[in-house]
Amino acid sequence: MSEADQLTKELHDFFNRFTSWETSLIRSSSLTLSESHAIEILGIYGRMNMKSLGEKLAVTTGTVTITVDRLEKGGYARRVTQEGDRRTFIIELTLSGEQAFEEHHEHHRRLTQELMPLLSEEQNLSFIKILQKLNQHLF
Amino acid sequence: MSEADQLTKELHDFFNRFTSWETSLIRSSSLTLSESHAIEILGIYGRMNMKSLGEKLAVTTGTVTITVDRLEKGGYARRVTQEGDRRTFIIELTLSGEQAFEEHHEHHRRLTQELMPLLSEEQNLSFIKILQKLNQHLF
DNA sequence: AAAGATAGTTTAATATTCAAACTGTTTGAA
DNA sequence: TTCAAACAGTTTGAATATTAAACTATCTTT
Repeated sequence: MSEADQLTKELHDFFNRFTSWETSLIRSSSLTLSESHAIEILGIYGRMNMKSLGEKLAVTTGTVTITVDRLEKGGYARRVTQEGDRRTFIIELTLSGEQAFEEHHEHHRRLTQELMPLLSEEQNLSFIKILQKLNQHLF
Repeated sequence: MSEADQLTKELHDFFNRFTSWETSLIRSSSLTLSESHAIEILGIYGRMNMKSLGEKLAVTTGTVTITVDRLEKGGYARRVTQEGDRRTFIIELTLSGEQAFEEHHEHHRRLTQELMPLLSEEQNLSFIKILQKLNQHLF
């Protein structure tokens, strides 16, 4: 098997395992999948308008409207009107939303703490560098 | 920021970008998200029973029933009865299902081909080793 | 100003999901 | 050996999630 094929396989496998882990985690919380995904995106990348949020979530703006309605109703996020362009809102997390994000993030921290001992010190540093590079230049 | 925090951040970011990419890819195909995920799992890990498929997909067996009904109706998979335990089925991809998986996998191959030039030869090898280790021991 | 583009919402239909009740099968303990 | 418990999968009823397409309101361009 070529190097490229090996990487494809391992990446695909890693992604599936991670998805399964993440989905189980969210389902065990009080938030729904779509609420949680939106909170994650807003937590990682910060406030953004409906359209950008839809792009990050890979859903249509119609879906975003419903998701954000739900988040507002639950007190996790708010629509903030913009000076200059009255068509757009900026969506931002409330304190409650930030807390939900932090709680979720804590599970990710714990996962990292399980992962790191599996690798050598050198590999951990290498892993960070690789991911930084890919996140910067891809997607 | 600690090494662990950096890794958490980059992993989380990578996962979100990958999810967004993957979701867009599936939505542009003729399969639905749940059908495609099931085909992916069966393609990567091979034939398995309903329960295992549910665990991999992180959904209940009730949901798996519906998903597999849909796959059978579309001709992508089949339930095979087992000797020895008449309660269980083994779900396997049909030729058509294998083709759908292959087509999807081709996109992953192309992604890998975009990724690899971003890293040094050494980093690519290291990345494969790291992912192998994590996939073997985690999740 | 009018026409076209853009951001977000609404609508109607379909897909996805769960929990809980259910059917049929296997296992294991008395 | 038998029957209660455990197990694999299905069904049901209700809630969520999603899209495409039509729509409203607001910019932008000509």
